[in-house]
Amino acid sequence: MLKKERQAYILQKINLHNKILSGVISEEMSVSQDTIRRDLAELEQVGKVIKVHGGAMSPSFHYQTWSFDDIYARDAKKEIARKAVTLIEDGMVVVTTGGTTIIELAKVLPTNLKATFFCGSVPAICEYMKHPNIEIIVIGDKLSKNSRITVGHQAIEQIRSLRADLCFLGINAIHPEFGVSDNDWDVVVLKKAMIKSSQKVVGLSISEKINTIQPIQLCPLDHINVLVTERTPFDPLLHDLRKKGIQPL
Amino acid sequence: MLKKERQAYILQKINLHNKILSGVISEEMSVSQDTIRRDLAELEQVGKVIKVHGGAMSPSFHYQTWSFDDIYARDAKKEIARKAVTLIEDGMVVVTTGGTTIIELAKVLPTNLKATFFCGSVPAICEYMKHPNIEIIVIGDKLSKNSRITVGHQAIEQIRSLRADLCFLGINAIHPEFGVSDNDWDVVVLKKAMIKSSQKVVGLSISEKINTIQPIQLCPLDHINVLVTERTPFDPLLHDLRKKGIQPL
DNA sequence: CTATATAATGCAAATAATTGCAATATAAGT
DNA sequence: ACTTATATTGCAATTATTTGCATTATATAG
Repeated sequence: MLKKERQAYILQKINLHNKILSGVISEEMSVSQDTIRRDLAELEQVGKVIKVHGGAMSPSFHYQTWSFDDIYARDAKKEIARKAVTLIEDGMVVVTTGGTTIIELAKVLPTNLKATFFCGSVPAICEYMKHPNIEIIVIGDKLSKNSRITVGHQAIEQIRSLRADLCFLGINAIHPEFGVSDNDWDVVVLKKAMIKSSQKVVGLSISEKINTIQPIQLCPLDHINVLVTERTPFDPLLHDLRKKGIQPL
Repeated sequence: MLKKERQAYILQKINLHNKILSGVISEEMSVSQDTIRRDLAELEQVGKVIKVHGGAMSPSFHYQTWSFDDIYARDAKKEIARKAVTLIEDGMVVVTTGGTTIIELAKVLPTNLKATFFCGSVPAICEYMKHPNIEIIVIGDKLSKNSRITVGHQAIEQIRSLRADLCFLGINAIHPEFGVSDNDWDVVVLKKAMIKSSQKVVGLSISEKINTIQPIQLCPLDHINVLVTERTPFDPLLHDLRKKGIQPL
């Protein structure tokens, strides 16, 4: 077998699986690992692969995973925000959680929209502040450094004494069986209160989080009225959720 | 599993959920926590994550910066902040108003200072958030767009139920006869409550505001214990105020 | 303060990479 | 075809990396 053939084979494998192990390839082609390593060295010179301990990876994969300068899946979140914002009508009282998706929502609010927003997330509030016609009610309490959102009894009380038309819920994990789940107890308690205080609950979730589970259950699926993702409403990924009564947007 | 794969997985998790716990990840991938910690250390080196006790979080969460570019008399305010910060001791409960001087104060807080800050000013809270050891209690209520501070009955109630060691008061006008005055009714009510709830009241004011009057009286001079300006304590400008019992710093 | 959990450090075992060297294969020129 | 020069390959010894464990230090929570 010629060297070029071998290298072509290696490239094909890498394009297929994004990575290879020197050991596996050397066995598959019954040559020594040294040979494979030398091939990889050459291919790296030309920029076709990236060598790592134990094998090599696709440079595109490498690039992809290592160059988030920005918010993860920002485009998807922008798309979600664009769709979600259509649900807000003038004069509504809206309560929102925090999270990067909510921030994108805050950024695309129409400037002429007149509404009242209840929110305990500092970054979200900062965005809301930029809109001239929006009234902001800050939910006050201890500020959780992790989530940059206020949590605690006082916050819960404040939410309880509120009847919102709409609740925008940043969703961390949603699953057809286990419903909506999250990983921070304080935040879960807060979100529960928000759901209870709202007529209509809108979940915002990038599709990646669909069919995933987090340690703490927030609510069963039927508490969520509308789920906004970057996919179209009839995407097969949403099929199970739609069957369970979720209305995708 | 390759090291880079693991790190890519960690990054994805962090981008999805904003934080991870070393223990959880190490179980998910069945490697030791040491390995995860070392991965996190590497990722931190490259600035991809921020290590915290027990795991790591997304850096975009940590370094959200605010640019208040055109602050009037910033140098004077910086000097005031430097002096004022010496009054805070470990373990104190501090309540502060908003305003650019308070923001400068927030910026010069020693990183090792452990204290609790009550505050309703969004920009100030953003600054406080950058300090790892400070506990922040957000005073919640309607957000005044002008002053970017929460005002209203709920805020007053929250302040009333509080006993602070120290109150840092951004001062808009101070006069030997008319005392401290301001121009926003909501803010005045709020500051009054803060004064009442604090052992010691520290006014922060650039010298330019000394001997000026604003429409609404906030309090007589004797409610202010210490006045911090950019001048030295024995500056002639402060003479009248000192004679009235104010202690300049 | 005390108890518990987490972090940092040094060490040892396992695995992988590198290098020099010898054997073999390939190519080129006569 | 024969010889020589060059390239490729496998092997062994050396070196570097990675990983887990034990120990000690540090931080967090009650």
